[in-house]
Amino acid sequence: MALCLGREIKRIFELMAYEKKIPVDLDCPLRLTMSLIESKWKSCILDELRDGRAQRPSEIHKCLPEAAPRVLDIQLREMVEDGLVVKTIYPELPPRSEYRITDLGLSLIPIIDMMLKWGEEHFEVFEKKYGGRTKE
Amino acid sequence: MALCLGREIKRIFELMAYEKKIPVDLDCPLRLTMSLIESKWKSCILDELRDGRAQRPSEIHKCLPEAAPRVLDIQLREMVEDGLVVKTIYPELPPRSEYRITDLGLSLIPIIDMMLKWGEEHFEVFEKKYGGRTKE
DNA sequence: TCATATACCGTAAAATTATTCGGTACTTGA
DNA sequence: TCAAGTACCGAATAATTTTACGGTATATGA
Repeated sequence: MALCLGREIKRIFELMAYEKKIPVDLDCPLRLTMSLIESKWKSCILDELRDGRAQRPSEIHKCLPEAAPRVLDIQLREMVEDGLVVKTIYPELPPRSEYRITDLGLSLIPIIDMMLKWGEEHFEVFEKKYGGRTKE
Repeated sequence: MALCLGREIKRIFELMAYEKKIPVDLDCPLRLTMSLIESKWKSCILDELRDGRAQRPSEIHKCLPEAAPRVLDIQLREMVEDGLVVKTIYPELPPRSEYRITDLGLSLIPIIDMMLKWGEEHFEVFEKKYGGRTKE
């Protein structure tokens, strides 16, 4: 019982620390922007939502099948906190919710576009360079 | 003795896997570009070397004092492998080496610039939003 | 009735990334 | 002689991120 209580207290402190932690990097403007999108799937999520259409979690997952649903869930929650997307929850059963890109999120799309274009232009070079290697 | 050998063999296999592993993400153009610069300090290193001047590791570290020299060392080596920078080693004592941005690295600068600009434009919003929180 | 789908969450493990520390070898300046 | 600087590397640890798995609750269609 005492041990469980200790674990609970530890957990509460972790939660408090988590709540208080700065989720972005305010050290410099470049790091700020990077820290908002550098997680593996965030740039892809922004690209998915770019047309302004609200999408359900399962739709987003269908477009990014390589990402585990739990990861998308977590990264979408962070993006909501950062103000890049908004979430609408419909009190229905079975449950339904939707994510829509915000103006702040849209303002990142030109950057996403440039990265997309750069990647397309240099894809063959890197495929030739690293294509022979195993993925993992 | 047998245990040590086992560990050595494991290490060799790890090294072989490491050598063969694709260091970038070829799943999609966006992920490719991101994977080249998403490590914490790579975008800052590119920004540091943008003027085309060759810089010594210690100079780069002076400009990015928050990054541990070992980390810069590793990330610079990866950037050399990816072709974003080149390294020149002078066979002198005490040792001297220099890193210079390549044309491929320079082609990423417009993206870095947009992120820099975006970060400057939205800095106050995020500082107001998260400024009250502790950093760690 | 049973599988499927929906969104979500907790836990734990795996994988990756970042950091610290100590050591090499040599020079220069105090 | 001793500290400091120079570049670099190995090893271990810390921190973070990503993933897998199982469970909640309810509806639908076979």
